[in-house]
Amino acid sequence: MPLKADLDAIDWKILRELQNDGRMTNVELSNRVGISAPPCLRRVRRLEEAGIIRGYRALLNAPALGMDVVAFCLIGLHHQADAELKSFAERTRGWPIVRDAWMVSGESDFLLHCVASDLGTFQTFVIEELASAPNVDTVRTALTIRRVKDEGLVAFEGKS
Amino acid sequence: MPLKADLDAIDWKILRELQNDGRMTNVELSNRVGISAPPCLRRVRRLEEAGIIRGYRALLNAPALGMDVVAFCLIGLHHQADAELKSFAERTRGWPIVRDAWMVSGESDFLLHCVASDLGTFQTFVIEELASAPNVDTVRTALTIRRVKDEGLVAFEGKS
DNA sequence: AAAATCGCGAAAGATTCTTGCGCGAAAGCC
DNA sequence: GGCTTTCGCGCAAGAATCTTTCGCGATTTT
Repeated sequence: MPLKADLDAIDWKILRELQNDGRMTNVELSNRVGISAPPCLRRVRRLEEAGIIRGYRALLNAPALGMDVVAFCLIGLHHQADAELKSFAERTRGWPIVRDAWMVSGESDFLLHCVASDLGTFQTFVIEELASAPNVDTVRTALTIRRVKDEGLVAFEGKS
Repeated sequence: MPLKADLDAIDWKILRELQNDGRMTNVELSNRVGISAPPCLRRVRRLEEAGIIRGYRALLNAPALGMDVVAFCLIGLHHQADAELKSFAERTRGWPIVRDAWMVSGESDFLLHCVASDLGTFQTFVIEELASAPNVDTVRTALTIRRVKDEGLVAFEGKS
């Protein structure tokens, strides 16, 4: 499994291009990174198999689909033993409103990225599901007003 | 431009499939949603042009690329006039460490999703860039321990 | 009931994907 | 130094896919 050190400048270019447009054809990609199509495809496959490319995703426009509420919730638990952290983590996977979830350190124990169709649905979720889940101590919510920046997970400063 | 009401069950299936695998071929996609390839491609194009599909992205494995620190920062500003919110929003776009940013309501004004190669880099960023940026009042950070859930932005409960 | 609208699916040509193979450059070894 | 091995690129060809065109049937409109 190739590590970071095995990636050359062309690999970084490939990652940057696919992070910007994951549906680009291999021919187009090969032109952009400056090699021909076959070795380009081989590099992409290698990056996928190495787990460096975790997958591909269409980015959806939540408001256009009737999802008007995007919010983040910071959750503090009463007890932070390993079993209890795992238990809460598992619970987040059963909540469709929760789209991503992170275990964090700091003032809270979990950060949840939530999407709901309307404020009522979200509030009901917070009160009846989240805050009343076992072991939940504090729930702080931040409703999003608008997205201000939206790049991929990884930056490519000076990697080309 | 089609609105939510114009989407039928097949469109929802297409969105779900492409959110799970944005690089699926159109033939594969058409098989999964139960129509032939040409109308399937037309539907995808329509969803793209309508802005319902905002784009496609390869998901990268940050730790494998030497990005060991993922954190969230909650920022409170001194003054929340429109010009000052816009000014800070613009500033986030110049910070490569900040990958996504949201303007939020609640205890804080902005939430930043940050990725850095190591803790030192991140701390330097927080102290020398973030906390010392104009108009910044409070900075609360939450270092992520691990990702617990990672779905797309939109859920499809009962939409198929 | 006739006409218009709409989306599906078959067919075909263009493009792309994918594999196998030969070549040249760089690294390792005697 | 010179030989061998290794590695990745790019050409070429067959398979698969993409994309457009066109006719059909179903639903809606008039």
